[in-house]
Amino acid sequence: MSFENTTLSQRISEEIAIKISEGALKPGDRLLELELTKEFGTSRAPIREALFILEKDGIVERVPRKGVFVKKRTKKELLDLYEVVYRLLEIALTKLMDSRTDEQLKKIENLIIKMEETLEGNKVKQCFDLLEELQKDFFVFSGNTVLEDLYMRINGQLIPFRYISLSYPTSMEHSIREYSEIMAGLKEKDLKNILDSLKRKEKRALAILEKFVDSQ
Amino acid sequence: MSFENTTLSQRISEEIAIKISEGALKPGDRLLELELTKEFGTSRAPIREALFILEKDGIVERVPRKGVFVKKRTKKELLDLYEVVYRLLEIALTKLMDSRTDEQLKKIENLIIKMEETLEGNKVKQCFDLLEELQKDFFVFSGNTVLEDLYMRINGQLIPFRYISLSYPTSMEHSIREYSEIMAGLKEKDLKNILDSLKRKEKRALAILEKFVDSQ
DNA sequence: AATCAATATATTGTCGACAATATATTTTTA
DNA sequence: TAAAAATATATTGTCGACAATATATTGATT
Repeated sequence: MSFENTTLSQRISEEIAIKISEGALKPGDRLLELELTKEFGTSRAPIREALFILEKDGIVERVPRKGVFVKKRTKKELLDLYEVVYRLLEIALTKLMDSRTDEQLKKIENLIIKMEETLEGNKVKQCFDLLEELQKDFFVFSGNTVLEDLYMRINGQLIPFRYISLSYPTSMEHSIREYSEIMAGLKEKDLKNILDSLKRKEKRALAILEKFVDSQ
Repeated sequence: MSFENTTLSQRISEEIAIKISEGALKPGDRLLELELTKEFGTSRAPIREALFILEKDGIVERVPRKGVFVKKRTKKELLDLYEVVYRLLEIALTKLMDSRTDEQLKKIENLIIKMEETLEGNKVKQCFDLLEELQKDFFVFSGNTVLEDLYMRINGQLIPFRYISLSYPTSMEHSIREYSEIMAGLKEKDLKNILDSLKRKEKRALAILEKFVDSQ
């Protein structure tokens, strides 16, 4: 039971993360070590370490002597999470505008085109993944790895709530348009345009979140 | 060997973190599990978990099958770290300016006064701790717990480099002055003033960092 | 019947040992 | 002697078992 350069704990944590992102495990659900040992056919040691990794990623919450649970978020916390994501995006895009290379713009442009294609083909999940890649690229290209890590962390915490976005597929059209605008702004180094588009996107995201949470 | 509501792993991780912040363990140093078991008189299990906690806090880096090391940072990464801290401060202060209460201002004012006292008494370390408390309060008072967590995380990553700041005690005078300016800006809701003071503080911090890293 | 205490069960926390891997040392070979 | 191979040692990764704690169940008391 050992191959590649990853450790058992890492692989287990990734599998659990996927389950959570797919909604098989929902916020508040408990993660029982014994159950997981049976599921993965290992002892508890790597399971426990996998849970620590997931805790590091902010997906899961450990209550000492009580157990580990998929992290629950109040409405306020979700709003806070979104607010931070958009503030970080502002930072990344501001930096990116100054430093962007032609290759980077090309890569972003291609992603947008691909997104349009997947959306026409009704491949919502795929489109969403591209959208996440695009957003990640903003941070990768920003050139500040600490900022990138921070974004990955925050975005990781939204994994248990992916289905919110996925259940509003019409919003993706808007997202694509807004990203196109941002792309144009990057090209022309028009910061005001970039930030305005981003603000619109944020407002729409918050509106969806409101609608979703109220219907809970 | 069990009391309080904390777990062994947590307490061990805190003790190790203190050692790192005191410089007893320096960036790049390896953390050997066996050594730590002897030091803390436990088995390896809680040690390993303590190391996972420290990894979560970004203080320590785990290389699979190689070991765990106090996180090393390149000059670029330190600059990135500082940049992010200041961008986060901008966000927190912008929010705080709108929402601040009189009690909050009072608390901040008191901290500044205490800082001045400790500095006169040449209690550099104590002054630095107050400075950190003040900075943390900016985020606590911002009302966005996600932002607060993010700051704590980033600031935690600077723990192995605390001695940089501590070895430039004259800089604290400047810091206190700049915080006073920020305080005034918060009182009068003068965002431009706040951000300008912050920018000055950032420039000074970067200059010190440059000087420090070059002398390495 | 409801509340509390006592007991039983389930679950997490810790332990010591072995397995797998990486590092250091010695031996072999050219 | 230098490089490569073989061996030995050190270290991390995983395991199964026991200890401590939390939760659920049962029984006692009113």
